[in-house]
Amino acid sequence: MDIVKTDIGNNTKRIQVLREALRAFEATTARPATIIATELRLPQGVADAEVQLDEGRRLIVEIKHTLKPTTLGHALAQLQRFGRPGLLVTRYVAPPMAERLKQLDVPFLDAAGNAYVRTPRMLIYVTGRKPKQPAPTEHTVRAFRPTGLKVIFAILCVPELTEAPYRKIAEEAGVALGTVGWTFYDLKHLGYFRPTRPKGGIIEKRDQLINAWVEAYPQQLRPRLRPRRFRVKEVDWWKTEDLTQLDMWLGQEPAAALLTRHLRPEIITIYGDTHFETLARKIHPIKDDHGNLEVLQKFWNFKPAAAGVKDYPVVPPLLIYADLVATGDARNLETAKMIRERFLA
DNA sequence: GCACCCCTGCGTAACCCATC
DNA sequence: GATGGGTTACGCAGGGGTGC
Repeated sequence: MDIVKTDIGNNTKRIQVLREALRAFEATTARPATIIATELRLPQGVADAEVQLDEGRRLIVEIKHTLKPTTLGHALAQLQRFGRPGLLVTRYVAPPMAERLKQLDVPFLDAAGNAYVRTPRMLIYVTGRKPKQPAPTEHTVRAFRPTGLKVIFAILCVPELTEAPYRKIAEEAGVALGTVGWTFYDLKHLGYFRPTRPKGGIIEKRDQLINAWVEAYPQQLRPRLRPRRFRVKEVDWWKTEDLTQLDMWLGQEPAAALLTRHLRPEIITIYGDTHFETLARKIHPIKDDHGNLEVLQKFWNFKPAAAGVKDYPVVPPLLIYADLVATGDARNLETAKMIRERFLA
């Protein structure tokens, strides 16, 4: 493995994963792998690295410490934003995940030697190799635990809150006062928040903070929102029901459809279940784990900005984006990209 | 398989500090 | 001194691990 140019900076751990994966690739396939550059600055953002496999064309690299079904969508969205051939690199890809990536035609390498790479010159698919050592248990900072994610969500959606008293933030985010202090402590240490005066400050590296939130949300917070699925016979019921009165907010596909006109929603996602019984009396939902209606608890207390949609209560674009990306569906990823460019840039 | 124990996450509320 | 706001100790709940 040759390294042509490198600017590792504070990205050491990720580069270490990349090096291990390239070494494993060389050992498994007896083909050369070269790091061309790390932290590559492109018009669309900063790519983790650029590599060349078997002297073929160069690939933009997205490095993920861990790759799970819930984070796959986000990883793909990250990779696709550069509009160039990409490569996912991670510590370990289990066989089911490897099969899924192959089906999606997403090239990947892991540190155990598993790989899927397809070019005009070669096709490599290695799966079933075990990781050399079990993944160490990772300590998740409190900011990226469920309640911390609520605080981050609040300040990303309502940036003025970074100037507000902790009690106000706690109220708007729906968390205890103590949680706010811990969250800001973590955000400061991670470089996402810079105090500019004794009380208050500004969000730094907003793009990266959004990425971190989008990655953590489906793992940490979403499962705690009591997601439930139902089947509803009528398709467009959500267009006529007055959801605002029921404190219900459209998310994911219907929200994306209203914002972009790029999607026909198949699953209607709703945040806010306190008045679900009232709605149920009208639309007669039947419990079904694969149904076309998903209901989750609402986890914020602030009033989301309208985001250009009249007459419909729609969750903040950040949540729409996170939910779409978590599905990993190609069409949803395309729509997510549009939402990010239009509403989160 | 069950019961118990321990650890972690999180909310509550008391306490402390700064400002007016 | 009153009030507003941040910090932190403490206790509860739930989940995971361990022993029987």
